Amino acid sequence: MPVDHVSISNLSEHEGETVTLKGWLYNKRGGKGIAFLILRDGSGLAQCVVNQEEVDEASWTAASDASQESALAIRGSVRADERQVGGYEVQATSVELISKAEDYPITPKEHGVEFLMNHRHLWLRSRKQWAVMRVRNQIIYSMHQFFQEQGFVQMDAPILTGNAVEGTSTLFEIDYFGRPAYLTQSGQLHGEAMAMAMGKIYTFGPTFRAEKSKTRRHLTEFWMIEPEMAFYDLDDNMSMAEGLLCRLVTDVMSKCATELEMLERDLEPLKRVEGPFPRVSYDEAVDILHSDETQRMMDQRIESAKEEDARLEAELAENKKAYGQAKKWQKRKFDAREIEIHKRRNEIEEDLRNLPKWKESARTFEWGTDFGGSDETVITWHFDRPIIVHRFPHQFKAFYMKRDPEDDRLALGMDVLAPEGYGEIVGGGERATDLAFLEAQVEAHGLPAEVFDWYFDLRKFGSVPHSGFGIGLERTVAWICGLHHLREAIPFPRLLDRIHP
RNA sequence: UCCUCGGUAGCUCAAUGGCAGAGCAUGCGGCUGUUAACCGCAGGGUUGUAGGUUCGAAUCCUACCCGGGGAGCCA
Repeated sequence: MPVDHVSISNLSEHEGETVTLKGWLYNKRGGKGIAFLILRDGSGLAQCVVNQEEVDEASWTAASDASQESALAIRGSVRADERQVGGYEVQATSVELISKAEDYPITPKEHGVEFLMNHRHLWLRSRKQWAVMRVRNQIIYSMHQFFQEQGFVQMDAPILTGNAVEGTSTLFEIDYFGRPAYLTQSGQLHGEAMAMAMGKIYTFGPTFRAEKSKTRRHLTEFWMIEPEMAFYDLDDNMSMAEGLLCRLVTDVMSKCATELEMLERDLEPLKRVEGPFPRVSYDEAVDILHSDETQRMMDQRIESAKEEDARLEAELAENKKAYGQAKKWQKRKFDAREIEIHKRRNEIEEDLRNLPKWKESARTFEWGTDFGGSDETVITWHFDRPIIVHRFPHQFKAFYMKRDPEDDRLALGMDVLAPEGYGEIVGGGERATDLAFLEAQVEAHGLPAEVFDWYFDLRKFGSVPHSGFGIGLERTVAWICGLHHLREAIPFPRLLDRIHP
């Protein structure tokens, strides 16, 4: 632990003392004989005031020369100041320029997605990204706590696998000493083996999908947590997922209040995340899609989108009229607002293109098929908190799912759908226990039986009811943070056509 | 693979067939309490690439390249 400097996050413990801060220059303002250096050290931001008359010449030169993201060591006295970020300010007595930064590309102004993604290694230093990563960290920490407190053992499933588990999705193939191998798309089957050894386990690791999905809800590499519990049935499984999500949201709201504020996250939907989550069977979900209520809801959404568009158009025209006589700083505000309006109107335009299709898709939805992205979203619009959809037709579910003893057409699967359009963040179910059934399923799915020999052993030696689920870390982070896109929920996103930096 | 929107200064954008511009960033100057500080001056351009239409193209047409969003696909 370093003893020669303090963290900005700990400034409150040093009020009135003289301390040294080490970090990077976030932004600078100043006048003749005075400079305001906003220092960033990873734990927070702090304004350091450098008064030319109160520091030596070298310090003043260092403060004057320091450019954005230059590394600095600043010594000074700590005092409380409510106006400042973090509530404290440092009156500098000396400034040392550790390393001068040249032409930092990310300015404290607006940037486009492509530019920011190309500079992801630097973008991570920005306030919003800092907040997201802190929330991600809290979610990871809370997940471990949640499971560890209940006696789960964390175990790791292999990342390299010799076969495509479910046969359906596209995997990344690699050369494994001359043989084909694949990057895992799920640790679930190995998780079952580990649960039979330890009772309750969870895996925490990266997962890979080679699908050519180019949407805000997909990454090619993402992190998934997969608990697997022996002697847990579908209901137990749903309660476990519900308990986990409630814990995550509660912890983030209490421990990351500052971060959520920086992200301008609307807290109302998060406050409503309390058990019990509505349990909606697939049959009920289909009824919801077919309902008149859904049709009315879609019409209403189309109407309100049109109204909002008209409002924005009017505002745009009004701003244009006022623009001529506006002061310079007002003009800048108008410019910023204009960009915002354009962006929002593009979104609305897209909604207006999509909503009628979604409405039609809901009305004509056929029992026995899987929900499309829009169907999921439409279903969640009927509720004010996450919902659990369960008991799906087995056709589109994995071979290892247990059948519903009360209706053989159904598999005991469950998905948790997050509200606010975030969709599926958890997927899982109760696993089949009968060896003969599993062998038949493997054959019916056209999968090679020989690679499942070890999996079948789990049913030969003390087969028990068990279930589990997978929760996508980035989707959870994106939902809780209210992010527009999964790419901001992971430090270095891997997307179709993007593997750098 | 398909649909859709876009590519103009380092960055964000404007210029709707007629002189390529603004703000930010950078450099210099001014200002002793700034909060995306402010004020003044300066440098900065193969308008994604190739071709075509036109007296004249950032703007229209064709092809290609790159990116955003969506569909398909996807525990």
